[in-house]
Amino acid sequence: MTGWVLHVDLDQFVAAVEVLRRPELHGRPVVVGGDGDPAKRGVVSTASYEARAYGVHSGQPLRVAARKCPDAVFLPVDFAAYEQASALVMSAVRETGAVVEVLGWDEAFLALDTDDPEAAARDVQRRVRTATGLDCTVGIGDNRLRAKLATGFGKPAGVFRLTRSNWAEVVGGRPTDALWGVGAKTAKRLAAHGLHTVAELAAADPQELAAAFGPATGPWLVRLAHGEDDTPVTGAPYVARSLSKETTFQTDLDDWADVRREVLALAAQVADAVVAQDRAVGRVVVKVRYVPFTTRTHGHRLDAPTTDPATVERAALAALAEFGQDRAVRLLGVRAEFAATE
DNA sequence: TCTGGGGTCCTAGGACCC
DNA sequence: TCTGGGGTCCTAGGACCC
Repeated sequence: MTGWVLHVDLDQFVAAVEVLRRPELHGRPVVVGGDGDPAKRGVVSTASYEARAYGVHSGQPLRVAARKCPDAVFLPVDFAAYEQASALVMSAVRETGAVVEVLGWDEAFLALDTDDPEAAARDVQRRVRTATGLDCTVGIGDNRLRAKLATGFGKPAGVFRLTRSNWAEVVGGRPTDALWGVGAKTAKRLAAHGLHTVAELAAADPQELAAAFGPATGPWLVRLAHGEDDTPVTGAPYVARSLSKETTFQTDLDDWADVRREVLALAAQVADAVVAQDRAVGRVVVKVRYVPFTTRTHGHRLDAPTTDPATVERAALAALAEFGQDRAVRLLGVRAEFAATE
C-alpha cells in the first residue's frame, strides 16, 4: 500500500449547477457572473465549455463576454445554490473514508493509502455523479502539488496521474505560470531572468532567485518547478483569519458623505457576520479603490479584541479618516481580522 | 480586457529599542 | 551631540488562488 493524494475538481461547477436545474440550457453557452446583466460592472464567475469556445473565461468583464458571445445565456450568481451543491459533493467525497481537505466550493484534496489510485479516482467520480449529477476530474499525485496539476491534464471528467517519475516529461516544457502559485506577474519577472519554462526554473540557482524574489520565495520557486511539496493534506476544520465585505459601485461615488455612509453599512454587515461567528476582532481594515483603479488600505487596531458591532463600526470610520478624500471612489471594502487565538 | 468578491501569504520598510 | 548596527514588531502593498 502506498500513500497517494487525489485532487478532485468539479467540471465547470457553477455553470453545471445552473444547467442541472435548467436542462433546457444543456449544450448552450452559459455565462454566470454578477447579477446576470452583462451591461453592468461585473466579471464572469464561470463559463460553460460551450461559452469558453468563444473565448469567454473566468475573471473576464461581463461586457467583454457579451461581445465575444452575444448568444450566451447570462445568469446571476446564486451563492446559496452552489453552497448546497458543494455540501452534497463534499459529503459524497467523505464517504470514501479518505482524509478530505476542502478548498472552496468545488475542489478537495484526499489523502489515502491504496495500490490502485486510478480505481479510487473512478470511485470518487461515480460517487459524486450519483449524489449530484455533476462531473469531476481527479488528479492523482505523490504530493498535493502534483495532484493539483494533474487535474488540468485530466479535464474534463478524466483521471490523470502525475508523479516524480513523469513530472519533467509532462510539465517541464510548460510555461512557468502553469505552476500553482506562479501567476502572470511572477512569470514575467522570471522571463526577465531568462526563465521561461518549468524545466528552466528547475535548473535555476535557488540563491540567485533568493536575491531577486526574497529569501523564502526564491528557493520555493525552484522547489515548485521540481514538483516538490511536503504540505500534508489536513482534515482539520478550516478556521478563517479574517472576514470581509466589499462592493464595486455601479456609479462612482464622488461625494465623501456617501463614502462614509457606505463604509458604515459595510462595517455593519461585517459586524453582523462577526457576531454570528462569535469570534473576537483585533483589527479593522478599510479598502478604497479610487477611480480609475488605484487601491489603498488603512487599518485600525482595537484597544482590546471584541465582537461589539459599534466598536467595529467606529474602527472602520477611524481607518477611513486616514484616506485622502479628494478623489472619486469605485470600490469600498471593510475587513475584520480575528484576534489570534490559542 | 475599464478590470468581482472572498480569502491567504510574503515582502519591504518604518518605528522603536538596545 | 552625533553616530552604528541589529532585532523585533507592525503596516501597507502586492501577488496569487478559487
